[in-house]
Amino acid sequence: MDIQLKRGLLDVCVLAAIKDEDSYGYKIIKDMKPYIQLSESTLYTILKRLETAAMLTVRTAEHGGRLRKYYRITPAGKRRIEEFKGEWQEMVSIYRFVTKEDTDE
Amino acid sequence: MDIQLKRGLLDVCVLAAIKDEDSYGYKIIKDMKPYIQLSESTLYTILKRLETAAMLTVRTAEHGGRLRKYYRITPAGKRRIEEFKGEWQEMVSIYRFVTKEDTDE
DNA sequence: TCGCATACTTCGTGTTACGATGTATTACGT
DNA sequence: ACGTAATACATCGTAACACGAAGTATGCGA
Repeated sequence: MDIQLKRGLLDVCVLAAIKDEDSYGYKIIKDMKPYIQLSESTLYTILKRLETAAMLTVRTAEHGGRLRKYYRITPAGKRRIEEFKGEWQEMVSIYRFVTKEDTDE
Repeated sequence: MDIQLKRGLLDVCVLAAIKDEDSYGYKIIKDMKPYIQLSESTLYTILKRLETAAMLTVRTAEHGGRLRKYYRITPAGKRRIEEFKGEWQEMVSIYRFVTKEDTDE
């Protein structure tokens, strides 16, 4: 999939990946993989950005003798997902503009 | 609309704006305005990029004593639009991932 | 013990959308 | 005649961003 097309989707996808239960980096990548692929460096950049924007909170916990960072969505993060639903409608209208046939043909 | 979300749409929108008949910068901006807004500097960057990618050709013509650059879509440009339709299906599946409700709620 | 999966981090780079600014001509109102 | 807006295209610098590459470290199975 085209990188540019992915850009607007990535942040909101990561939020969606943690919206039902807390998750951590590696798991987020695996959960998203069937829908959208991203590298580790990209994910951690996004997580940092979303944390700065207060759309998620981070908690470090031990798991199997190893440290994991668990991410939890905040109300602001959930609002972002709702906002995206509205933007999606705009996208749909753009899609129709792009694909609409000329009346002559 | 979120800038990131626009990114993947812009190129293909410009192609859509010229796909039925040749057009020029100012007109393209006005035609796209109801769906997606972009500045002149952005448009001319995109037009240059699409020309380099051989998705459109340019022709300079006089109009009302003033020079205008008319842009015409190429077969490669039309293929790009078709390709976008496929990518859109991926977008739809991502949208569903983002908005799907937890089965418990 | 060797390699693989897990898990997170940092750095440099190329693409890109945009605002600011500039140039020039036409059209229109007063 | 004169000023202002609209038309039309161009360039420059900047900041956001996704990514590959590389690094660090641990647990686990063959």
